[in-house]
Amino acid sequence: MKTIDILKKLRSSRLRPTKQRVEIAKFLFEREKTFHFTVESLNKLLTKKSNSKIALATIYNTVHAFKAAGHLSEVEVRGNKTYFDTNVSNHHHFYDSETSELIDIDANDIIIQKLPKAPNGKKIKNVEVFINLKN
Amino acid sequence: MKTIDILKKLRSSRLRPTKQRVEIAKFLFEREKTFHFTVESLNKLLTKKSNSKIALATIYNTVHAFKAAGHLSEVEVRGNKTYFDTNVSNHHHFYDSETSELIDIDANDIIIQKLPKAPNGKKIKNVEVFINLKN
DNA sequence: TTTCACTTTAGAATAATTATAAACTAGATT
DNA sequence: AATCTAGTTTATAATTATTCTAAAGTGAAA
Repeated sequence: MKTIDILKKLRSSRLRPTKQRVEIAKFLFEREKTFHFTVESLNKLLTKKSNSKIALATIYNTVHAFKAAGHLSEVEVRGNKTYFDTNVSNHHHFYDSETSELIDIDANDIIIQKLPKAPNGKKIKNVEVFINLKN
Repeated sequence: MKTIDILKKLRSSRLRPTKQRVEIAKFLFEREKTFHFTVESLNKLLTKKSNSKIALATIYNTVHAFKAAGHLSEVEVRGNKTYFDTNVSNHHHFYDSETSELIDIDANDIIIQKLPKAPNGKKIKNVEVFINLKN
């Protein structure tokens, strides 16, 4: 994703393209593959990459703002880790607890034949399939 | 589940049936339906029920010991809540974020027709389906 | 360029969980 | 039954993840 598109992405979601947001957005979205990270890991990677330190609170704010705008999705796994995913399309996940690694699964690679009805008065918002791995 | 069975359950998993463990186990397992709870909610319920206060750390220890012994399973949902489930059979969940309520889905009520292959060198440990609800 | 609502920031506050170390106890040993 | 000991509980401290606060900074509209 190009810098100009990053700026568009921010503006289109009413997020002022501040220095910090642009830096974080470039880091997250200027890549081919989808990227999974925690706030902690993102903070470390950003610190390593550039010499300008972004406050941890800003990283929290920004990641949540991106999530609210639909630019990131959130995935939770065993052990209280919260990952964010630059892939916001409908998809599923492998989780390798040995390496704490999340791997995307395309929505088309899982077909569910039978699904229960939602409880009375409720509707199904979405279905997440989580495949835990072992060696 | 009867008290004598609770004692058996504890002994069979090499957990000494201390006063606290028996009290917690009776509270959790002497019921018909499966029960979902967080450590916090369990603590409140136990405090309300009996007048003998069990230390919060003991509740953490005990719940994790029960989980390690296979008497409880753990379910994580959006928003960093960790629920425990007295139903340890293979099953799935509805999650109602309006009410923060978890509802069990029998394993037979979901049939998955197509599943991706596990990444190289890995095997599938288990598949969890999580159905998020809306109104 | 001035203005102001939105942002960032450092640090404090909060919440959930785990660690610590002393006191306690179930159950084996005597 | 009294003694012993590894396992357990407890209060409290420590840790970790996240959010709050309020002051300083800044994009962009006028």
